[in-house]
Amino acid sequence: MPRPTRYITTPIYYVNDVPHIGHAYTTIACDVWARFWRLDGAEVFFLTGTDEHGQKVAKAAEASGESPQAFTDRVSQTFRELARSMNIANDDFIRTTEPRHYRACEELWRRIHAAGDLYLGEYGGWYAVRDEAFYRESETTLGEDGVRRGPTGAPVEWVKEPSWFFRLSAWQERLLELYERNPDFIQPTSRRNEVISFVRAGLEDLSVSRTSFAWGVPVPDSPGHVMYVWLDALTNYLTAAGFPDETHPRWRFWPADVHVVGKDILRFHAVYWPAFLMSAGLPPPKRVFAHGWWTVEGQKMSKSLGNVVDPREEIARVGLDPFRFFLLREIPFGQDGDFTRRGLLKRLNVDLANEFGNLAQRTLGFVARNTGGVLPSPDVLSEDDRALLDAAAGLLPAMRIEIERFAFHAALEGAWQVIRDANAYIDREKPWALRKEDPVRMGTVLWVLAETLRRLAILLQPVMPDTMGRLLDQLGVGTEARDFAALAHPLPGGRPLPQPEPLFRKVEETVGQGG
RNA sequence: GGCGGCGUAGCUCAGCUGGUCAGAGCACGGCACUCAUAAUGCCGGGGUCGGCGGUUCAAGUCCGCCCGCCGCUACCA
Repeated sequence: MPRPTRYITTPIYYVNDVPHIGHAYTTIACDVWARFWRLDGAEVFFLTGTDEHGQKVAKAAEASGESPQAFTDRVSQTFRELARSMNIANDDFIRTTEPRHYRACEELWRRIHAAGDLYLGEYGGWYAVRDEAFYRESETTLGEDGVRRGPTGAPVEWVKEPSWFFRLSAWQERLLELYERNPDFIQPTSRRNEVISFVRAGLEDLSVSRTSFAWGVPVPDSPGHVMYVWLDALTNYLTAAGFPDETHPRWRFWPADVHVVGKDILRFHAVYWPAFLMSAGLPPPKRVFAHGWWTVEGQKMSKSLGNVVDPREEIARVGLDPFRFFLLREIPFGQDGDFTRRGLLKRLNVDLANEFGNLAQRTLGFVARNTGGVLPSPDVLSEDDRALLDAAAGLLPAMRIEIERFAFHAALEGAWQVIRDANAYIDREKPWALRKEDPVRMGTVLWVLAETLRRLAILLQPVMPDTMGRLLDQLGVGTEARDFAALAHPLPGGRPLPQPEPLFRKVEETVGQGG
């Protein structure tokens, strides 16, 4: 049986942004999804990268006295390092300034052009010279003096430039059909409804080139034009799959299984992108999932409030795995959530250190001190034993469903149900009392606990790769026996186990701790 | 304004096609235990399921109205 292929993407991050918790969130979620299916035997292609074109980038480069290329080289590296610091197991890192991306954009353009969906026109907008920015008509006001002004009070004038347009208006019905035939194309459902109502309201053609700046992919056979934002940026997903080389080893991953995006860029992925692709005769992605935003301590995250959460600081404070766990456990992936230091510490201290870490410690510590460090073999299993083992065994099928729908919080809640079961089990079975009364029974209880820990550790590797690796080390599980297929083979008894060490270190809440 | 959604225990929320659906976690209180990172386990608390009015043998669960929130309503990634 051939291994199934799965392709997942993060958005490419705009190099003009400073890395914050939102980037971390998206990337970590994709990483967990990718790792999960890899462990389950799939061949996964996981892509992330940076978006490096546009006027803003050109200006930022100028402001820092660098060439655009040098500037983007530098900032792109920051995102690469962030991914590394979060233990992200991406298979590729795409940059929109790479030659392979230029080739892909040019070819996609040509195909859309050949399909008759591109035409040359004029793009106009209210431009404020003082602000160097375009405004929507709704953002401007016509003063009593007859002067139209932008939101900053700067006078605006109607400016036109030649531009290529994509005939988006022609795709309205076919997009609605796509949504109709693929109910899961846009998730969560609430977002799907928003997109559908947006499309139903009518689509305007889309300006897809600019002549006012040059930092972009040149439009083929149209001197002076560079491709504008989305046609350039979205195409990265195709580029990394080898497009337009359909003999490329990665081309079999297309269409992508899922593009994971923030809710702010959902429309571009769920409307423009499938239209571009269908126009070019390419299959659209199977799914677009829009996740929510984090507020911080109840407030919107913003530079002006100075409350932007730098993931690197949080990781330094609590450790990487607890940080990854918190982001996915705290709120359903499609919803907004509030990031609080208190909540983070609580998840670390209670869920991880007390409930899980301590379960491992009391089990393995007991083995170390009472059985000469050798994991006992099980004797006859009682009903109580079986109940716990069955609960742990039920986790894999349940988690497959939850992870596939990005319900990380539910997947983790399920695992914690088993952890709580195990804590109740050990209290009920009292191996410390069995030590003298019934050593054989004690051995069985310890084995059942160790086997439960093994299952938990294997299944939680995607969320906490390092820590679960350490737990598996402590259980004497070799690196070759850590994928989901290994769940079918119970832990052999009679093995010496290494000296156990605590999995998580608690961090005490300090009074008046700010950001 | 238009379209969509939400309002269930102090907090965060589950409750699909109407009849053990009045629940979970946290917080709080009591008890037990002491193998363990003073960790864990057990028990408990009664909230008019936003308001009013309908449909029905039966409504958080359907319909109407009202009140209060929120999201989307295109060229910034």
